[in-house]
Parts: sequence; structure tokens; C-alpha cells
Amino acid sequence: MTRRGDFLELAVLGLLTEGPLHGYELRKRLNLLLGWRRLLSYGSLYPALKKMSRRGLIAEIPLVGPPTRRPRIVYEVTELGTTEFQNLVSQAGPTAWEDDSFDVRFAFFGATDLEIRLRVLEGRRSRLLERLSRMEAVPRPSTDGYAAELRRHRMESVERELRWLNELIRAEQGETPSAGADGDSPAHVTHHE
Amino acid sequence: MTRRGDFLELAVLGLLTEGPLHGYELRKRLNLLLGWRRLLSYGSLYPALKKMSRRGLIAEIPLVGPPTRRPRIVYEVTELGTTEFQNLVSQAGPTAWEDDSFDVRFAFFGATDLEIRLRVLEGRRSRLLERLSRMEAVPRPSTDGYAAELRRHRMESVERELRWLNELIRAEQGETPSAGADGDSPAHVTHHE
DNA sequence: GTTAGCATGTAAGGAGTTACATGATTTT
DNA sequence: AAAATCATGTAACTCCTTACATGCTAAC
Repeated sequence: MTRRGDFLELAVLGLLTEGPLHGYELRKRLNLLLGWRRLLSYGSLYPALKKMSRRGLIAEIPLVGPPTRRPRIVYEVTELGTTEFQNLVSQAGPTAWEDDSFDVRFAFFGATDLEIRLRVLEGRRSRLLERLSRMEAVPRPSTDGYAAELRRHRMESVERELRWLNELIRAEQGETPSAGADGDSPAHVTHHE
Repeated sequence: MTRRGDFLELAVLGLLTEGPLHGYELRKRLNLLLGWRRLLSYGSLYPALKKMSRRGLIAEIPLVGPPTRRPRIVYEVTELGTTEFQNLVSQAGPTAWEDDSFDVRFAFFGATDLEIRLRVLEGRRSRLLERLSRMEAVPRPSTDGYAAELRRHRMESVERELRWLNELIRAEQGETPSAGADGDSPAHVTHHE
């Protein structure tokens, strides 16, 4: 088990929840949302859409517009898809805070309960703390050279991300649980550069 | 073509160049060197070692020690492997500055010529600039909510990495090409927090 | 004596990339 | 008229992960 690649499904469901889209457009939004690494290829998106369609999570909307242009296949979420989306954003296991999945999960925190949001953020934090301590436990030599410079820089990146997480967690905890606007926005995060 | 997964081969070759090692130990070093993400599994390392052994890049060293403990298969680089390593660290194509490969390449900059080092660093830089401008070109809405907070943070990460690269490039350019110690260490990088 | 860490492997499978294939529409 | 971008797809392949299987050795 321990599936990790469901993150594409989650992202598609999340984007389609905001309104129907066709594959090509979906890919652009996906790349904008999570594409700070390699771009998602058509070779993974289209088969994934077909598969989700077969499973009944999404459905093709019959085209109504002028039949002049090339038919674009527009998808919308089904009721089953909505349920599945709710199910996915309620998960708070390791699959939520790994590198591959955390970003998608965070992006759709607007559809996630406060309690789950906190669990995911804290899970991510301990994941990064673990990584940091692994990196600190470096043997004797290798304290110089390019490898060391790389290590230093990567450790600082992790530390920076940890500070970010801590601020987010503090902000979320400031939300009175169950009271207050359960808004779509993160509670005020103070940025002190 | 455009192979990307050769980075494991490069890393193994690079580590073995510093001295013979067995698989288990190799994995630990590999994880220390590049393991700031998921740990490398035995399922990828051992087959890779076997494959490299078959190709003649590395060779098993017959054990001499006390035959009491479980036989560990210690590998060393062959002459062919050394050639291949030199070949790999002399490459300055896109495969050098992608996310997956850049770290390995950087870690072994000690075995890379100044000219190539600069080309790789500059390639990496334009790769990140490209990503940054892609992220900046965000459509109208999505200017609030968690997705926006994520985007902001990720953009700052890229900017931070760009500053790092710029400093490295400046430092390398400070090296008088062809003169001076072609050392194993990066030329002084000034860190101003 | 039993857990934890050392040590090496294999089989099955997933997820996505690359490269290919096709064609319409819009912009230059 | 050409080039760019819109638009959808498939087949082959690569790399790696997961899960399983085995057995030794040191520490508690």
C-alpha cells in the first residue's frame, strides 16, 4: 500500500471543484499550482483523466458550443468525486506530509478541517525535523568541499521551511476551533524578512 | 534519450573514487550526500551495482578479512569506471542542472573543471529563472488562500536558491581560470544572513 | 533470548516521462 | 505561408519503491 501518486487525482478533483475544465487547461493550472518542479506531461494527465472518468469520479460534459472548433473534452466532478475529494482532504497520514504530496494537500487546505490542517502541518514539521537531524549527524570528514557547501545550503533550506511551518501552525492555532470564520484563507501569517 | 536517472551511477562512481565500499555502507553515504528527500532503497541500489559491475565500471574486491562475518561485497572503481566518471562530470547539458541531477553534479564539483562548473551553475540559474517567471505569470484570481501562500513561499525558495547560485558563480569567477589552485573546495562564498 | 542493526538480494508493480502521432486555430 | 499554440491521445520504457525473503552479529 502506501500509495503516493494519488496526489494527481487529488489535484484534479480539487481544481475541478472550482469549475469544469478540459485537459489542456487543467494541465496549465496544475503546473501553476504545483509545477515548481518538472512540468506535468500529457502522457500522465490524459490517461489519469480517463481512469478517473471510468471510476466515476469525474464526467465529460457534452459540448454545447459551436461545433466549429476542435472538440474539447470538458470534465466536471461527479457526486462520487466530491465524496472522494472530501475523503482525501480528511486524511492525515504520512502520505499527507511527504514531499510529493504536501503541496497539493496544503493548496486545498481551504477544503480541509482545522483539526486535520494542524495534524498535517505538524506531521510535515516532524518529517522535516527528522530530515534535519539526519543531516546533522554527519560523520567526521566531508566538512569541506562542494559537498559540504551543498549540505549547508540544503540544511538552511529545511530550517527555513521549518520556520514557515511554525508560523503557519501558530496562525492556525490562533483560530478559535469551531468558532470564527472557517475561511478559505490562512490565518494571518506574519512575514518578517 | 535525455536520460536522467544516471545520477545514481554518477554518485556511486564518485563515492567509490574516494575509496572502496560495500553496498550497505554506500547506501548510507548516498543518503547523507543526497538524501535530503526520500531515502534510497536497497531495491534500487543493489541492482544498480550489479548492472555497473556487469558493465565493467566497478568490480568486486575479493574479501581478505576474517571469514567469520557475513561476506560483504566490496566494490572499487575500475579504469573504465574512472573514465566514465570523468566523462560524466564533464557533461554540461540540461541533464546537469535539473532538480534530480544538479545536487549530485555539484557534490562532485571537486572533480569538475572550472569551465564546466560555471556552465552548470549558469545553466541551473537560468533554469530557476525560467521557473520563477513561470510562477510570476499567475492569472488573475488565486491571489489569496492557501494556494497563494504556498506559491509565495515557493517563490521565495527559488529566489533564495538564485542568490546562492549567484554567489557561487561570483566566487568561481574570482578564480583565475587556469591559474591558481584548482582545489577541492568552493572558492570563498560569503554568507550574509 | 530477543531486539536492533548489519548485509544482500528479488519480484511485482506504479507512476510518470519521452517520443511519437495527429490535426485545428490563431497569430505573425 | 509559416510558426506558435491549442488540443488530445498512445506505446514503450525507465527508474524506482514496496514488500518480501534470508541470515548474521552485537547489544541489552
